[in-house]
Amino acid sequence: MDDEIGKTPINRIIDVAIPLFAMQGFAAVSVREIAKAADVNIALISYYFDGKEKLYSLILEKHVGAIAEVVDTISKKKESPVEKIRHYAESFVQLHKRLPYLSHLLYSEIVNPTSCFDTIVKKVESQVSNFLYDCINEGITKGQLAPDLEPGYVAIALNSLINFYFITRRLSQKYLPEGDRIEDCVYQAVETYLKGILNPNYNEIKI
Amino acid sequence: MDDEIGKTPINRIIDVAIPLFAMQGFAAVSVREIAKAADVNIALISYYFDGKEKLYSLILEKHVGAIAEVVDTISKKKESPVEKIRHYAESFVQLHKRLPYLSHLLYSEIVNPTSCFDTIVKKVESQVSNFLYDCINEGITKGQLAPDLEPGYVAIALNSLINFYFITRRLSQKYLPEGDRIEDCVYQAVETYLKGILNPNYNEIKI
DNA sequence: GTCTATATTGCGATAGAC
DNA sequence: GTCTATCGCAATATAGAC
Repeated sequence: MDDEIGKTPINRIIDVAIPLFAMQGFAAVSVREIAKAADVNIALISYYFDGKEKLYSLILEKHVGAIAEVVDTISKKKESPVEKIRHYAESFVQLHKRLPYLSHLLYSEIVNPTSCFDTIVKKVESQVSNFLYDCINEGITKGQLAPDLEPGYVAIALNSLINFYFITRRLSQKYLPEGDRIEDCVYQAVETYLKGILNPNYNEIKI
Repeated sequence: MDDEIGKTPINRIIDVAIPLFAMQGFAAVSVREIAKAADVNIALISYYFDGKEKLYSLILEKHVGAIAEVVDTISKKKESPVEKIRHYAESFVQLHKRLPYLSHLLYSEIVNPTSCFDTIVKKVESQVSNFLYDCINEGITKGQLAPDLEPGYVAIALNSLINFYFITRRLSQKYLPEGDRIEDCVYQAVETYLKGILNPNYNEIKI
């Protein structure tokens, strides 16, 4: 079931609503537009999801919830701080393959917050920030990272390098090499930045 | 003239519309909301600006046009590629002080494009990308940057580090040091990243 | 479960009074 | 230049037929 022709209306609605919300933002998308794209009657969106906002929050929650899971999993691993950061970048890229509109949905909310921001996004956002912040602090304490780093600044920079590619990809096409893979740009950016914050006096060892 | 109490309606409208459009996005802002915030009659927005979309495009154009000027100026300078990149980061921070909603307006359009994207944003965006791309290529050719860099990737990373702080600042407050200055985070991020792409065999000299 | 028809609200824009 | 009043439209949502 749920193949392209056999999808239930409820699945078709969700599937077309994700890219619409992600690419245009909540306010710019109408339920008429969603219903037309999903080839269902307008009334079904209220019937199944109890309105446009609930449909949106359902989609948003599902997407950002996946980030929360990833951060939760990595936090518990016995890895060095730098390995955790690499691990997070890798997991985020993998997540993007399963949820290609994740970064767009998330940054729609971050740039132009809706009423869902406080209830859905804030928690995950601070979870990610805390995770990175802790990794950096631990890295400094253990001598793996340079001692004079400002953890807040480094966390912002890492987050930017991990997310930015997904947001700007459609604009950057002509500057990217043939056969560009999503992974390469993100990993290279993170690796280059890490090179700049590693403690030069520390021989990196997995802890 | 144009002090807080003596402003003309036309200036009050622009001044309140900028943060509203920047923080909520074009679609989520109504002319009623703008009129109320500016304490002017709704009809004046159509009278002065010929409608909501024209008001928005006027504001957007003014903001992204400032980026175009900066890039244009730096492109003509006789500086080394790396100096140009640093110069661009500095100019962008200065620009932000004059136009605090610049990044938000720009990234509202990049994440959730409106009809103004093709007419106003696209040109500047590719101007910036070209500028960074050329700097990196020139840096590689002249041996100042590592020879195995992928210029497209590096351009994306640099752009992300320069813009991201302004977009996420309100979320990152509690992770930032006391007395945080806008400059510090951006400069440190760019400098750290540059450290990772400089040619290790090259003794950096201004050209 | 799905549809039509409609209720209701809010939108952007403007004609015309002042 | 500014305001009131209103037009026409599109929005979300829902009652009720099938």
